[in-house]
Amino acid sequence: MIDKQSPIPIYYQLEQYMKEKIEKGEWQPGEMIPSERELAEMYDISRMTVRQAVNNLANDGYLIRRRGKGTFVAAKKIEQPLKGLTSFSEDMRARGMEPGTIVLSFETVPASQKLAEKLGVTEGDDLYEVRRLRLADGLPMALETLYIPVHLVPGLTHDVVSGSVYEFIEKEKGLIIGSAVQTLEASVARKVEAEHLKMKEGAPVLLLERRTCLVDGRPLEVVKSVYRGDRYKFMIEMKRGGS
Amino acid sequence: MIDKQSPIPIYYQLEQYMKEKIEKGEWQPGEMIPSERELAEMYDISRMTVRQAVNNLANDGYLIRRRGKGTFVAAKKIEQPLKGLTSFSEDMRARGMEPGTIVLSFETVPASQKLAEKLGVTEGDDLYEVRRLRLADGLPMALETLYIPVHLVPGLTHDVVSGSVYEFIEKEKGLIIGSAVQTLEASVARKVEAEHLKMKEGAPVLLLERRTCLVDGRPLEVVKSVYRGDRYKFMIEMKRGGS
DNA sequence: TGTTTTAATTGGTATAGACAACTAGAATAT
DNA sequence: ATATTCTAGTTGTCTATACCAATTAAAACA
Repeated sequence: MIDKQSPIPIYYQLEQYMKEKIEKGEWQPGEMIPSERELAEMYDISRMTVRQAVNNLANDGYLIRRRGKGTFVAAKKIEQPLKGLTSFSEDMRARGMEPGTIVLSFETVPASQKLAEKLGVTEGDDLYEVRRLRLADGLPMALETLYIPVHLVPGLTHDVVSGSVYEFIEKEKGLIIGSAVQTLEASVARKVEAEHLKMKEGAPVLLLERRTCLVDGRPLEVVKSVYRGDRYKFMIEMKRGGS
Repeated sequence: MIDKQSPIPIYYQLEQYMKEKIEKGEWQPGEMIPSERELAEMYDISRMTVRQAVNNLANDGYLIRRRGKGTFVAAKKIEQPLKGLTSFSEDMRARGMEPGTIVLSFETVPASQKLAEKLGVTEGDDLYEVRRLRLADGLPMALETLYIPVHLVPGLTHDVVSGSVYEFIEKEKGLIIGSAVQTLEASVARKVEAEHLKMKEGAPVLLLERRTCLVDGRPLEVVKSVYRGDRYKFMIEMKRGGS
């Protein structure tokens, strides 16, 4: 299986070999793969070499590593490699600004009829409701309200929501985000929004609503954001492909 | 700079330190950073630890490694491609409404400095300027101003612009549209816009600017649109792919 | 003067080993 | 029964070393 004399690097041979196992379904999504030490012994190579192979596959989204538990096969990928899912923090940093967050509230609420429909739960089910003020270079940029079904991400804490929720969901929970539908519309700031965003009532704002789903299709969250119209421009790049 | 006693991993400390240098511009794009061996000696850490930091930044697109040459600061990131190139007509039909067009003006104007830059022509070059009121089910939806270099699409007529310009460009001229960059921002209607769109001055509007390029990369057109904030919602769908 | 060789420097691959942080279950004490 | 502690197994971090492969520039040579 592994040819040490080959000019092809060992880590790369192992990487391809494991990738094949995943793509052929020999290793099923969610299944734990042999531990690093096992793999190292199995092929009589160094554990660090194994790590290089595993790390590459983890970076590519094929595997998910969990300290103390093991390494697991990730859920299947979606065919079309279309990126563009960015968090507020990434977005701001890409614009050359330093992102910040102030958590305004964090509680559990019963799902309204509308939210239940969007999140694929039954009315009255528990949802986390997080309201955050997002800052850019210390100045208010957006007011954000986020809803996540409790049963999907149990253990969400005030600490977590003051940082990156996506990171928590992906790294700690091992859930993989697959797609999102986003709508943008223009509106004017209402009183509460104006107060938080430090702008005049009636000033233009950009309303953004995003519904994020996991790779298996289950809705994960609904985020409603109010961006300052004078400070925020939404940009997208489109390329014509097939279909 | 590096605190070996800190619970924060050394590679991570180094990673953040280097990232900061890049983001602050202390290390300029294209510049070569110290070699791995130099960094290792500089901070009295192992070269493998340096490699972990450098690799992470390289994977994130901050650095570019070149065997035998060195490691260099990457140019700034490019936006990710998204699908969704649609014309106003397609967009409206997809929403179940009948599109319509009223041509307000159609003339040839010299390129301003800003437009010339966006369209890759020299200041003063001839541009078509088309102003159209776009209707949905007979009601005003958007006010649109469109600029196209004359030399790219000679023979554009009033008749053509009262229909689909894209269709003319693709079918009659044989030019193929490849990509577009679009920005959206919230604003309020000014007097003339309010009059055409039949809304009150100061009502919310969505400003949309799109620059379209041909497959060979030449800029084709710049469109600036003002959409009624109460009637129009912009929607995009994003999917995450791998690698 | 032009060409080839050599040496030095760079990142790339690989090893062996050590300890830390974390997890889950087993063993133990209360 | 119920906590508590222990233990084995996992990934994470880090070191020190060695050699390979690509590149470049200086040195040697024709």
